[in-house]
Order: sequence, then C-alpha cells, then structure tokens
Amino acid sequence: MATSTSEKSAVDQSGRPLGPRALSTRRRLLVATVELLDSSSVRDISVVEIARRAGTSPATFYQYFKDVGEATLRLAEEAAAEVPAVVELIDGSWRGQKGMETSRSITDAFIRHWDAYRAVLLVRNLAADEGERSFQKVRRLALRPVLDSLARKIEESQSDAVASGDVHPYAAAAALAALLERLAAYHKELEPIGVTREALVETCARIMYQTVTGRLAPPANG
Amino acid sequence: MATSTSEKSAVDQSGRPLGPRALSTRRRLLVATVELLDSSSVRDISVVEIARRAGTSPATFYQYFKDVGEATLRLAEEAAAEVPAVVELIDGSWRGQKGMETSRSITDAFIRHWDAYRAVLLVRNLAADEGERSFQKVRRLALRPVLDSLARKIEESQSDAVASGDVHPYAAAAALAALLERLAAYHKELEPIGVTREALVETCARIMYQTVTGRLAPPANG
DNA sequence: CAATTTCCTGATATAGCGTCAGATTTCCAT
DNA sequence: ATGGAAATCTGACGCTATATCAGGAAATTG
Repeated sequence: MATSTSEKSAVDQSGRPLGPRALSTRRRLLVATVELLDSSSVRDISVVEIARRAGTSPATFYQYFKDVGEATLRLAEEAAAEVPAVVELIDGSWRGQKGMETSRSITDAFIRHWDAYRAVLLVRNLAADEGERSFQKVRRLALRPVLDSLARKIEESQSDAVASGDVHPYAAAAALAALLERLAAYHKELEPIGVTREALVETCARIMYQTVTGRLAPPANG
Repeated sequence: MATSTSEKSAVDQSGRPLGPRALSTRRRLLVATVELLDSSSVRDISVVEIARRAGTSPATFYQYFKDVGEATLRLAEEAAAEVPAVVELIDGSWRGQKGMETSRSITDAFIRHWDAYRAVLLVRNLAADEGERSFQKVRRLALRPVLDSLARKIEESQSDAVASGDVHPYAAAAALAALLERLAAYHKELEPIGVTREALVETCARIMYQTVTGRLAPPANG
C-alpha cells in the first residue's frame, strides 16, 4: 500500500494538518469508501453509509472531505502512486522474442494494477471523462509517465527502423494506453464469453509490440 | 434519432402500454435526462431536477422509470440501435490502401458515434463495469455485432495469410473494440496535449489494419 | 491535574426519495 | 354535444440523506 506518502500531507477541511488520531480516522473513512465502492455502484454510495462503516458520524466525514467525490479523488491519488512500477518495464528490450516478453509483462502488470484498484479507477475515469478537472489531473499524473516512456521507445524504433515514419509517437502511445486501460477494465466480462485472460494478454502484447517496433510480432515461442 | 423503435414497446411502471400523451411525457423525461447527463456528473443528477426540466412532477417520473438508472438504461438502448451502421463498414475491402481506408472509416464512425452519445455511453460503461447486468447486456447488444464481424474478418485473413495463426480472432476483435471505445471516450482530452484527432484516427486505423490483416500497414498515400 | 488544543458528534435546517389517493385530462359511446 | 370511464398527472406525506455548527469528549502539555 502506498498510503504513507499521502498521509503526510493530509489536511483538515480547513487546511489544518492532522495529528495521529485524526489521521487514523481519515484512513478508516477512506477504507470504508473503497469497500463501498467495491461492493456497490457509485451512484448510491452515501456519506452516512461511509461514516457508519467507519464507525463514526457523518459530521466527522465532512471534517476531512468536502463530499464523496473528494474522498474518491484522494483514493485515486493513492492508486496513481503505484503506476511507476509499470514504467520501468517499458525500458526493457524490444527486440524479437525478448521484445514480446517485455510487451507481455507490461500488459500483465497493467491488468494487475487495474484488478487491484478497479473500483477507484473506474470512478476516476468516469469523472475525468465527464470533465472534472481534478480527476483529469490525477489520471494524467498516472498515465503521463507511461505515455512518455512509450512514446520515447517508439521514436527510437522509428529512427533505426524499416518502418514507415508516419506514425505520431505520442498518438501511438496514447492508443496503446487506451487499449491497456479499456482491456484491463473489461477483461473480466470477456472471460465468460470464451476469451481467456491469456489470449487477451497475448493479443494485446502483439499489438503493443507491433506498434512500438513497427515490425510484425514474431511467432509464439518458435 | 432512433427513438421510434423503443417508443413502440414502452410501458408503464406497472406494465401497461402507453398512449400518445404518456409517450410524449416519457420522451420529455428522457430528453431531460440526457441533457442533465451531458451537463453534469451522474452522481448529482436527481429525479426532481429531471422532472423540473421536463416540466412535470417527480411523481410522474416514477410512473415511467424505477429510478434514474432505469432512464439511463433506456437511453443506452436507444444508442445501441445506432451501431449497426458501423458494422457494414467492416465488410469492406481490407487489401492495401483500400484496407487502410476501410479501417479509417470504421475508426471515424466509431468516434462520431461516441461523440453523439458520449454521456450516455460513459454511464453505460461504468454501470456495466461495475457489474450491473442490465447494462452489461445493453453493451453486449451494441458491441456483439462489431466483435462478430471483426472476428470473422480476422479469421478470413488468417486462412489465406502469411501471418502466424496464433492470434485468437475473438480476443483480437475484443482488443480492437476496447481500443476504439477508450479512444473515442478519450480523444477530446488528448487534443489539448497536442495529439490531433487526425493523428489519433490514423494510428488507430493502422493498428486495426495490422491486427485484422496480420500485415504491416502500407505507408500513407505514398 | 487543570488548561489547552485536538478531535468528534448531536442537533438541526434543508432537500431529495418514493408512494398513494385523488384530481385532472382525454376519449368515446350515446 | 355530453356524461362517464379510462388514462394520465400531481399534491401531500413519511422517510432518509446532506451539510453545518456549536458544544462535548479525549488527548496533550506544562
């Protein structure tokens, strides 16, 4: 859990920094919020319920958060802190079978990230898509490093490559990120339809490989 | 607008079919719902507000819909009725420059579809991702034809192709659909960052082309 | 251990939810 | 036309949640 980072800077609704007791209350409220987010739809989560589950009163909730949206935003920030691990993978080798391996592990890491923070990330994306600035900002915060390092890799490939250079690196990176995100959110619903997680990862990895390197993916483990 | 189809079968909350006056009231309520969906976040849309905007009372709303969720579901059903147009494009040629053209127009059509129904589709996807069965069903209804015909095309390409056959057609189709969906939801936020809609469409089209045909995309209109 | 700061909550005004009985409008047979 | 039945709408109501504030309980400090 990457909680400690944000804990440091946590403040009261009036801007005052928090002591240890307050910190733990705040944490309980956040935990209650994820749990409810996990188990029911956003639309019918209420402050009362969060407070009840956290063993405290609604008034206390408002001491720390403006509304349910703000609590969710804080959770999204915590999730964003976990992404960097994915970024390092991108700097691996992108040649031949090794490249496919890199691609696969990125896909896999991304999906695992989503499975871990699913509910929060879903809400974060909806809010961002609906135009809420603060949520857009958190999403960018989480995705930017991924986009940047993907785009860099694509550029590298383009310079030494056979591949046609008419691909905008950043657009390609964005497309890949979009693919990863949506697939990660979606895969659970695909499995009952007969598409295994493995097949999905493999397909996604191939697409990524091809888009990054500009070459066709090598046949599976020869 | 594809409203007439669903209008026919519209019923009261108690299952009774609707007369003309009721039909028009129901429509006004649905219109008010989209408008609010377009202009504010799902979380703070209320029945009262919908009723106000439709020039009627909350009690009337409940005559037609169980809650805001159901109204949204009906709207999602109407959006789903528009998708088939996209499907026909998939049956076009996938060879060389023509293939890229096909791919581009699919991407373009998909994005336009999303721009037209954005708010509703966003909510539909969130609800589906959150596990609400009825919304999953509507999404499948809309996406199935696309998936099916994409998967068929991929299979065709595999039979006569050089390309390695270790791509699961349905998984690949799902990945493409995921890419299209996410990108369509996302593109507006990418433009300020310097990624034009055109670059996005082009990239997306190339990925689609490569995934469907198993060949590298031909260089742009060289 | 009392004063002080930190943290929590009961009370409350306001507003939305969801239901029902009855008012209003529309329709149709006469 | 016109009176009554069918269709449609809504005012009123009990319930629950929101959001705020003044003051109470708990921890900390000198």
